[in-house]
Amino acid sequence: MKTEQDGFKMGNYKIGTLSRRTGVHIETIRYYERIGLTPEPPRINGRFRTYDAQDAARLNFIRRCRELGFSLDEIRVLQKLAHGGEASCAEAGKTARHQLTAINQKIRDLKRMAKTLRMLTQDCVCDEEPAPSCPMLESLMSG
Amino acid sequence: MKTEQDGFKMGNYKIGTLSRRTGVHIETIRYYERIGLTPEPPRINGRFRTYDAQDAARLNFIRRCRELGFSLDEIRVLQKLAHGGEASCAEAGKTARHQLTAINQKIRDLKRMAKTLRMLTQDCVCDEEPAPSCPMLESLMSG
DNA sequence: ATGGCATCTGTAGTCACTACAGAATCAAGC
DNA sequence: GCTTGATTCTGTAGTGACTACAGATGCCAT
Repeated sequence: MKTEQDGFKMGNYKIGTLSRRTGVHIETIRYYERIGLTPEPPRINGRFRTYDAQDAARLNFIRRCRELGFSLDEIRVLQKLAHGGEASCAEAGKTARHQLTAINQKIRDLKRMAKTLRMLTQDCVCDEEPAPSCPMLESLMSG
Repeated sequence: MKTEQDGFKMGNYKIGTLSRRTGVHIETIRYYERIGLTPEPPRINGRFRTYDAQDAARLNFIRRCRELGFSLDEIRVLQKLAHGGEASCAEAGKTARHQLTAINQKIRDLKRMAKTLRMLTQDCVCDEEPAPSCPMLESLMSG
Protein backbone atom coordinates (compact mmCIF):
# COMPACT_ATOMS: atom_id res chain seq x y z
CA MET A 1 0.00 0.00 0.00
CA LYS A 2 1.15 3.47 -0.90
CA THR A 3 1.87 5.90 1.89
CA GLU A 4 3.19 9.40 2.15
CA GLN A 5 6.95 9.41 2.45
CA ASP A 6 9.97 11.15 1.12
CA GLY A 7 7.85 14.21 0.40
CA PHE A 8 5.78 12.29 -2.15
CA LYS A 9 2.11 13.09 -1.45
CA MET A 10 -0.71 10.77 -2.47
CA GLY A 11 -1.89 11.42 -5.99
CA ASN A 12 1.33 13.07 -7.01
CA TYR A 13 3.52 11.80 -9.77
CA LYS A 14 6.81 12.36 -11.51
CA ILE A 15 7.61 13.97 -14.80
CA GLY A 16 7.29 10.82 -16.91
CA THR A 17 3.72 10.26 -15.74
CA LEU A 18 2.85 13.91 -16.29
CA SER A 19 4.26 13.61 -19.79
CA ARG A 20 2.15 10.54 -20.55
CA ARG A 21 -0.99 12.12 -19.12
CA THR A 22 -0.70 15.35 -21.08
CA GLY A 23 1.05 14.26 -24.24
CA VAL A 24 3.78 16.84 -23.68
CA HIS A 25 7.37 15.64 -23.98
CA ILE A 26 9.48 15.50 -20.83
CA GLU A 27 12.05 17.86 -22.33
CA THR A 28 9.30 20.29 -23.25
CA ILE A 29 7.93 20.23 -19.69
CA ARG A 30 11.38 21.09 -18.34
CA TYR A 31 11.75 23.72 -21.03
CA TYR A 32 8.49 25.40 -20.01
CA GLU A 33 9.72 25.44 -16.42
CA ARG A 34 13.07 26.90 -17.43
CA ILE A 35 11.52 29.81 -19.31
CA GLY A 36 9.09 30.43 -16.46
CA LEU A 37 5.92 29.43 -18.29
CA THR A 38 5.14 26.89 -15.55
CA PRO A 39 6.14 27.17 -11.87
CA GLU A 40 9.00 25.18 -10.36
CA PRO A 41 7.44 22.09 -8.79
CA PRO A 42 8.49 20.68 -5.40
CA ARG A 43 11.07 17.89 -5.42
CA ILE A 44 11.29 14.49 -3.78
CA ASN A 45 14.50 14.40 -1.77
CA GLY A 46 15.37 17.67 -3.42
CA ARG A 47 15.79 15.78 -6.66
CA PHE A 48 12.76 14.49 -8.59
CA ARG A 49 10.07 16.93 -9.66
CA THR A 50 6.57 16.10 -8.39
CA TYR A 51 3.33 17.16 -10.01
CA ASP A 52 -0.38 16.97 -9.24
CA ALA A 53 -3.67 17.24 -11.11
CA GLN A 54 -3.45 21.04 -11.22
CA ASP A 55 -0.11 20.86 -12.99
CA ALA A 56 -1.58 18.45 -15.51
CA ALA A 57 -4.52 20.81 -16.08
CA ARG A 58 -2.18 23.73 -16.67
CA LEU A 59 -0.09 21.73 -19.09
CA ASN A 60 -3.20 20.61 -20.97
CA PHE A 61 -4.26 24.24 -21.21
CA ILE A 62 -0.89 25.11 -22.68
CA ARG A 63 -0.99 22.20 -25.11
CA ARG A 64 -4.47 23.13 -26.37
CA CYS A 65 -3.42 26.76 -26.81
CA ARG A 66 -0.36 25.63 -28.79
CA GLU A 67 -2.62 23.46 -30.97
CA LEU A 68 -4.56 26.63 -31.72
CA GLY A 69 -1.39 28.37 -32.79
CA PHE A 70 -0.87 30.71 -29.84
CA SER A 71 2.73 31.64 -29.09
CA LEU A 72 4.19 30.92 -25.67
CA ASP A 73 4.10 34.64 -24.92
CA GLU A 74 0.41 34.78 -25.78
CA ILE A 75 -0.16 31.75 -23.56
CA ARG A 76 1.59 33.56 -20.72
CA VAL A 77 -1.01 36.31 -21.09
CA LEU A 78 -3.93 33.89 -21.40
CA GLN A 79 -2.82 32.09 -18.24
CA LYS A 80 -2.88 35.31 -16.28
CA LEU A 81 -6.27 36.19 -17.75
CA ALA A 82 -7.61 32.80 -16.71
CA HIS A 83 -7.37 33.89 -13.09
CA GLY A 84 -8.14 37.54 -13.51
CA GLY A 85 -11.90 38.04 -13.05
CA GLU A 86 -14.36 39.87 -15.28
CA ALA A 87 -12.20 42.22 -17.30
CA SER A 88 -10.08 39.28 -18.40
CA CYS A 89 -12.71 37.76 -20.60
CA ALA A 90 -12.82 40.68 -23.00
CA GLU A 91 -9.01 40.68 -23.15
CA ALA A 92 -8.92 36.95 -23.84
CA GLY A 93 -11.52 37.33 -26.55
CA LYS A 94 -9.43 40.06 -28.15
CA THR A 95 -6.34 37.85 -28.12
CA ALA A 96 -8.27 34.98 -29.63
CA ARG A 97 -9.82 37.10 -32.39
CA HIS A 98 -6.38 38.50 -33.16
CA GLN A 99 -5.07 34.95 -33.47
CA LEU A 100 -8.02 34.05 -35.69
CA THR A 101 -7.18 36.92 -38.02
CA ALA A 102 -3.56 35.79 -38.23
CA ILE A 103 -4.62 32.23 -39.01
CA ASN A 104 -7.00 33.38 -41.73
CA GLN A 105 -4.17 35.37 -43.30
CA LYS A 106 -1.93 32.30 -43.22
CA ILE A 107 -4.66 30.27 -44.90
CA ARG A 108 -4.95 32.88 -47.66
CA ASP A 109 -1.17 32.86 -48.16
CA LEU A 110 -1.02 29.08 -48.32
CA LYS A 111 -3.93 28.95 -50.77
CA ARG A 112 -2.12 31.35 -53.06
CA MET A 113 1.01 29.22 -52.81
CA ALA A 114 -0.98 26.06 -53.54
CA LYS A 115 -2.61 27.65 -56.56
CA THR A 116 0.74 28.67 -58.03
CA LEU A 117 2.17 25.22 -57.38
CA ARG A 118 -0.83 23.57 -59.04
CA MET A 119 -0.34 25.72 -62.14
CA LEU A 120 3.37 25.02 -62.21
CA THR A 121 2.95 21.26 -61.86
CA GLN A 122 0.22 21.27 -64.49
CA ASP A 123 2.59 22.85 -66.99
CA CYS A 124 5.13 20.25 -66.06
CA VAL A 125 4.15 17.30 -68.25
CA CYS A 126 7.66 15.92 -68.45
CA ASP A 127 6.52 12.57 -67.10
CA GLU A 128 4.72 11.94 -70.36
CA GLU A 129 6.96 13.66 -72.87
CA PRO A 130 10.45 14.47 -71.62
CA ALA A 131 11.54 17.94 -72.66
CA PRO A 132 15.02 19.37 -72.86
CA SER A 133 14.11 21.83 -70.14
CA CYS A 134 11.46 21.85 -67.45
CA PRO A 135 8.70 24.44 -67.89
CA MET A 136 8.23 24.60 -64.14
CA LEU A 137 11.86 25.35 -63.38
CA GLU A 138 11.98 27.78 -66.33
CA SER A 139 9.01 29.57 -64.91
CA LEU A 140 10.59 29.76 -61.48
CA MET A 141 13.78 31.14 -62.95
CA SER A 142 12.36 33.82 -65.19
CA GLY A 143 8.87 34.47 -63.79
CA MET B 1 31.96 57.55 -67.66
CA LYS B 2 32.27 54.14 -66.06
CA THR B 3 35.26 52.00 -66.99
CA GLU B 4 36.62 48.65 -65.93
CA GLN B 5 38.97 49.01 -63.01
CA ASP B 6 39.81 47.49 -59.67
CA GLY B 7 38.33 44.20 -60.86
CA PHE B 8 34.89 45.77 -61.18
CA LYS B 9 33.49 44.66 -64.56
CA MET B 10 30.84 46.62 -66.43
CA GLY B 11 27.35 45.66 -65.39
CA ASN B 12 28.46 44.29 -62.07
CA TYR B 13 27.28 45.62 -58.76
CA LYS B 14 27.75 45.29 -55.05
CA ILE B 15 25.63 43.57 -52.45
CA GLY B 16 23.40 46.56 -51.69
CA THR B 17 22.33 46.83 -55.32
CA LEU B 18 21.74 43.10 -55.54
CA SER B 19 19.62 43.33 -52.43
CA ARG B 20 17.51 46.16 -53.89
CA ARG B 21 17.11 44.36 -57.23
CA THR B 22 15.96 41.06 -55.71
CA GLY B 23 14.21 42.14 -52.55
CA VAL B 24 16.45 39.87 -50.49
CA HIS B 25 18.09 41.39 -47.41
CA ILE B 26 21.84 41.89 -47.44
CA GLU B 27 22.27 39.72 -44.37
CA THR B 28 20.24 36.98 -46.01
CA ILE B 29 22.40 37.11 -49.14
CA ARG B 30 25.51 36.67 -47.02
CA TYR B 31 23.76 33.94 -45.05
CA TYR B 32 22.95 32.03 -48.25
CA GLU B 33 26.59 32.29 -49.25
CA ARG B 34 27.77 31.11 -45.83
CA ILE B 35 25.65 27.96 -45.94
CA GLY B 36 26.73 27.28 -49.51
CA LEU B 37 23.36 27.87 -51.15
CA THR B 38 24.93 30.47 -53.45
CA PRO B 39 28.55 30.50 -54.68
CA GLU B 40 31.19 32.81 -53.28
CA PRO B 41 31.31 35.84 -55.58
CA PRO B 42 34.54 37.52 -56.72
CA ARG B 43 35.71 40.53 -54.71
CA ILE B 44 36.83 44.03 -55.61
CA ASN B 45 40.27 44.53 -54.09
CA GLY B 46 39.70 41.26 -52.28
CA ARG B 47 37.07 43.02 -50.24
CA PHE B 48 33.66 43.89 -51.70
CA ARG B 49 31.53 41.14 -53.19
CA THR B 50 30.56 41.71 -56.83
CA TYR B 51 27.52 40.27 -58.54
CA ASP B 52 26.07 40.15 -62.04
CA ALA B 53 22.72 39.45 -63.69
CA GLN B 54 23.15 35.70 -63.26
CA ASP B 55 23.52 36.09 -59.51
CA ALA B 56 20.38 38.21 -59.44
CA ALA B 57 18.51 35.54 -61.44
CA ARG B 58 19.63 32.83 -59.03
CA LEU B 59 18.57 34.89 -56.04
CA ASN B 60 15.19 35.60 -57.60
CA PHE B 61 14.77 31.88 -58.17
CA ILE B 62 15.52 31.24 -54.51
CA ARG B 63 13.16 33.98 -53.38
CA ARG B 64 10.30 32.66 -55.49
CA CYS B 65 10.86 29.14 -54.22
CA ARG B 66 10.83 30.44 -50.63
CA GLU B 67 7.56 32.25 -51.37
CA LEU B 68 6.16 28.89 -52.41
CA GLY B 69 7.22 27.40 -49.10
CA PHE B 70 10.19 25.29 -50.23
CA SER B 71 12.89 24.75 -47.63
CA LEU B 72 16.45 25.80 -48.37
CA ASP B 73 17.40 22.14 -48.68
CA GLU B 74 14.66 21.61 -51.26
CA ILE B 75 15.86 24.68 -53.10
CA ARG B 76 19.36 23.21 -53.18
CA VAL B 77 17.89 20.21 -54.99
CA LEU B 78 15.77 22.32 -57.33
CA GLN B 79 18.81 24.39 -58.28
CA LYS B 80 20.72 21.29 -59.29
CA LEU B 81 17.69 20.03 -61.21
CA ALA B 82 17.46 23.33 -63.06
CA HIS B 83 20.69 22.46 -64.84
CA GLY B 84 20.28 18.73 -65.07
CA GLY B 85 18.60 17.89 -68.40
CA GLU B 86 15.56 15.73 -69.06
CA ALA B 87 15.38 13.45 -66.03
CA SER B 88 15.36 16.52 -63.82
CA CYS B 89 11.91 17.67 -64.83
CA ALA B 90 10.15 14.63 -63.43
CA GLU B 91 12.16 14.99 -60.21
CA ALA B 92 11.28 18.66 -59.92
CA GLY B 93 7.62 17.86 -60.50
CA LYS B 94 7.76 15.29 -57.75
CA THR B 95 9.29 17.77 -55.32
CA ALA B 96 6.67 20.36 -56.20
CA ARG B 97 3.76 17.95 -55.80
CA HIS B 98 5.19 16.85 -52.47
CA GLN B 99 5.30 20.48 -51.40
CA LEU B 100 1.72 20.96 -52.62
CA THR B 101 0.59 18.07 -50.45
CA ALA B 102 2.34 19.55 -47.41
CA ILE B 103 0.72 22.94 -48.03
CA ASN B 104 -2.73 21.41 -48.37
CA GLN B 105 -2.22 19.62 -45.06
CA LYS B 106 -1.21 22.89 -43.42
CA ILE B 107 -4.34 24.55 -44.81
CA ARG B 108 -6.49 21.78 -43.34
CA ASP B 109 -4.78 22.16 -39.96
CA LEU B 110 -5.22 25.93 -39.94
CA LYS B 111 -8.89 25.62 -40.95
CA ARG B 112 -9.50 23.30 -38.03
CA MET B 113 -7.75 25.76 -35.72
CA ALA B 114 -9.79 28.66 -37.11
CA LYS B 115 -13.04 26.75 -36.65
CA THR B 116 -12.25 26.02 -33.01
CA LEU B 117 -11.27 29.62 -32.40
CA ARG B 118 -14.48 30.86 -34.02
CA MET B 119 -16.52 28.63 -31.75
CA LEU B 120 -14.59 29.72 -28.68
CA THR B 121 -14.91 33.41 -29.45
CA GLN B 122 -18.63 32.99 -30.22
CA ASP B 123 -19.19 31.56 -26.75
CA CYS B 124 -17.25 34.46 -25.35
CA VAL B 125 -19.87 37.20 -25.15
CA CYS B 126 -18.20 38.92 -22.22
CA ASP B 127 -18.03 42.17 -24.11
CA GLU B 128 -21.79 42.48 -23.77
CA GLU B 129 -22.41 40.90 -20.40
CA PRO B 130 -19.37 40.45 -18.20
CA ALA B 131 -19.35 37.06 -16.50
CA PRO B 132 -17.43 36.00 -13.41
CA SER B 133 -15.43 33.58 -15.55
CA CYS B 134 -14.70 33.44 -19.26
CA PRO B 135 -16.36 30.56 -21.16
CA MET B 136 -13.51 30.52 -23.64
CA LEU B 137 -10.79 30.17 -21.03
CA GLU B 138 -12.91 27.64 -19.13
CA SER B 139 -13.24 25.65 -22.29
CA LEU B 140 -9.51 25.78 -22.90
CA MET B 141 -8.80 24.65 -19.38
CA SER B 142 -11.20 21.75 -19.13
CA GLY B 143 -11.94 20.83 -22.77
C1' DA C 1 40.45 66.57 -44.76
C1' DT C 2 36.15 65.24 -43.24
C1' DG C 3 31.67 63.34 -42.86
C1' DG C 4 28.48 59.97 -44.00
C1' DC C 5 27.33 55.90 -46.23
C1' DA C 6 28.28 51.05 -47.58
C1' DT C 7 30.44 47.06 -46.68
C1' DC C 8 33.21 43.84 -44.06
C1' DT C 9 33.73 39.85 -40.33
C1' DG C 10 32.12 37.57 -36.53
C1' DT C 11 29.03 36.56 -33.06
C1' DA C 12 24.78 36.14 -30.72
C1' DG C 13 19.75 36.33 -30.55
C1' DT C 14 15.07 34.64 -32.19
C1' DC C 15 11.17 30.67 -31.48
C1' DA C 16 9.86 26.41 -29.68
C1' DC C 17 11.58 22.92 -29.06
C1' DT C 18 14.82 18.49 -29.55
C1' DA C 19 18.83 15.74 -28.71
C1' DC C 20 22.26 14.38 -26.62
C1' DA C 21 26.20 13.22 -22.68
C1' DG C 22 27.18 11.71 -18.43
C1' DA C 23 25.78 11.13 -13.67
C1' DA C 24 22.64 9.65 -10.08
C1' DT C 25 18.84 7.22 -8.37
C1' DC C 26 14.83 4.21 -8.30
C1' DA C 27 12.19 -0.27 -8.82
C1' DA C 28 11.95 -5.05 -9.65
C1' DG C 29 13.63 -9.61 -10.00
C1' DC C 30 16.72 -13.13 -8.19
C1' DG D 1 21.83 -7.87 -0.93
C1' DC D 2 22.90 -7.43 -5.72
C1' DT D 3 22.21 -6.59 -10.39
C1' DT D 4 19.87 -4.76 -14.22
C1' DG D 5 17.30 -1.63 -16.64
C1' DA D 6 14.37 2.32 -16.54
C1' DT D 7 13.84 6.91 -15.07
C1' DT D 8 15.33 11.29 -13.88
C1' DC D 9 18.77 14.79 -13.31
C1' DT D 10 21.80 18.97 -15.15
C1' DG D 11 23.81 21.30 -18.73
C1' DT D 12 24.84 22.22 -23.31
C1' DA D 13 24.32 22.36 -28.17
C1' DG D 14 21.67 21.75 -32.40
C1' DT D 15 17.55 22.86 -35.53
C1' DG D 16 15.71 26.42 -39.61
C1' DA D 17 15.90 30.60 -41.62
C1' DC D 18 17.03 34.28 -40.73
C1' DT D 19 17.96 38.97 -37.97
C1' DA D 20 20.62 42.15 -35.30
C1' DC D 21 24.13 43.95 -33.67
C1' DA D 22 29.50 45.61 -32.68
C1' DG D 23 33.41 47.33 -34.33
C1' DA D 24 36.51 47.90 -38.21
C1' DT D 25 37.47 49.52 -42.77
C1' DG D 26 36.81 51.69 -47.09
C1' DC D 27 34.59 54.63 -50.74
C1' DC D 28 32.87 58.97 -52.40
C1' DA D 29 31.60 63.74 -52.37
C1' DT D 30 32.31 68.25 -50.64
